[in-house]
Amino acid sequence: MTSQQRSEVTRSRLLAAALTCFSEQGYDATGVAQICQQAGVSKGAFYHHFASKQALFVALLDQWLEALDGQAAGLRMPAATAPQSLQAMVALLQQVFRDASGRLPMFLEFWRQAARDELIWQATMAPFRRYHALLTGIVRAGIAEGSLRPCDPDSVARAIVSMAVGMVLQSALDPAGSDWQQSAQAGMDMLLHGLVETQAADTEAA
Amino acid sequence: MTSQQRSEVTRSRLLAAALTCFSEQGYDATGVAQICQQAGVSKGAFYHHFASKQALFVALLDQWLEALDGQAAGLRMPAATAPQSLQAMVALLQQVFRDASGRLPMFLEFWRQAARDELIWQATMAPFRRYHALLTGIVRAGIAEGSLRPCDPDSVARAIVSMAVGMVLQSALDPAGSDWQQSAQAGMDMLLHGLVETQAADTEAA
DNA sequence: AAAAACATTCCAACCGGTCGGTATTTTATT
DNA sequence: AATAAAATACCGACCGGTTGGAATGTTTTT
Repeated sequence: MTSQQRSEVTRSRLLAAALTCFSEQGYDATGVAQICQQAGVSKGAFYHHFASKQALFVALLDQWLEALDGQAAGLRMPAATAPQSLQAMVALLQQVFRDASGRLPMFLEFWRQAARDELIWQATMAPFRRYHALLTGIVRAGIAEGSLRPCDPDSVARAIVSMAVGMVLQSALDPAGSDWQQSAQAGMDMLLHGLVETQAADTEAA
Repeated sequence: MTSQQRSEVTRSRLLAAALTCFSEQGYDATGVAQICQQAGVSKGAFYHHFASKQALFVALLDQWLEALDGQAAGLRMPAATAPQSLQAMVALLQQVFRDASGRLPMFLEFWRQAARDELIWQATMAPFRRYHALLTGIVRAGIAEGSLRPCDPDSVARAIVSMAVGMVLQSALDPAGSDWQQSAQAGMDMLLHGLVETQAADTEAA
C-alpha cells in the first residue's frame, strides 16, 4: 500500500469514528482522544490530518454535502409531470432516512453549529436553498403544464422543504415513533390532493 | 422586598441570563461562571437555586413548555369547522416565531439534548405528542362533519406537525430568509386545498 | 537524505461543582 | 417587645478532573 493510500485510510477512519462519536455523544462531549481511540490511530495522526477538532467537523460536513449532491444528481427526470416529480422526491427522503440511520443526530450537530459559525452556516444552508430552488422549478413547470393549480411556487417549495426537514428532525429524535417514510408519502399526497372536501373530489378515485 | 421576592428575582435573572447565553453560544460552550456574571450573581447563588447546570437547562425547558401550554390553552374553539380550527392553529406558530425571536437557537439546544437525555427527551417530545393528538382530533372531527375528505387523521396530523417543526427549525437557522409566518399560512392553505388541478377546483374561488 | 505519516508525552486552561463562611430575613421564646 | 435561634439567600476561593492542542520523537515512504 502506498503512503497516500494509507493516509487516506487513516483519514477516513478518523472521519468515520468522529461521525459515530459525534452522533452518539455530540460535538463537545466527544474528545479528540476518544476519536483517535475509536479510529485506532494516535493523536499525532489526528493532528497530522486535521488542523483542529473543528476542522474535522467541517470535513465531516463537506462529506455529507457531497453525498447529498450525489443523491440530488440522481434525480434527473426531465419528462415527468410535476406531481410525478414531487412523488419521486419523496423517495429521496427514504435515502436520507436509511443512509443516515442512527446518525441523524449529526444533523442536529450541523444545524447547531450553523447557528454560530458563518462558514458552516453557508454550507448548511446550501442544500436547503438548492432543494428549494429545485422544487420551485418543478412547481412552476407544473403550473405551466396545467398539472398543478395556480399558486405561489415559492411558498409551495418552502412548505414541502419544511415538511421534509420536520420529518427528518422528528425521526432523529424519535426513530421508532412512526414510519417516517410512510408519513412522508402520505404528507406529500395530502399536499397534492388537499384535505378539503370539494364537490368534484369524489369523482377522482385514485 | 421580602427574601422570597429577592430569591425569585435572582432565579429569573439566572434563567434569563442562561437563555441568552445558551441561545448565543450553546449549552456546552456556556460556563456556569458566565451565566452568573451575566446575571450579576455569584456561583454560590447559582447552586443555591439549581442543583446543576443541567437542572437549570431543564428549568428553562419547563418554562418554555409552560408558555406553550398557555398559548395552546387560548385556543379553545369548540364550535368551528375543522379547516377553521387548522387555520387558527397556524396563528399559534406566529406566537412561537415572535416570542422566541432571537432565541430560536435554543430549540436546537433542547432538541440536541433530547437526543441524549431521557428526561429532556420526554419533556421535549410531550408537546409534539400533544399537538399531534390535538390535530388528530380536529381532523377526525372534520372528516365526521364532512368538511374534510376521508383520510388517515394520524398521517395528516404528522404532516402538519412536521411542517411546523421544519419551519421553526429553518427560521432558527435563517430568521431573515423568509417570512415564515406567511409561509406557514400558505403551507396550511395548500394542505387544505391541494395542489393538483381538479375538474371542479376552479368552481371555488376563495 | 529528506519528507511525509504517525506515535508519545505533556501542559496550561478551563469547567462544573463544593464548601466554609457572611448577611439578612423569618420564626420561636421569653 | 426584645432577643435568641433557625432558616434562607448569597458569596467567592478552591479542587479534581478533563481537554484541545503543542512539542518532540519514531517509523515509513520516496
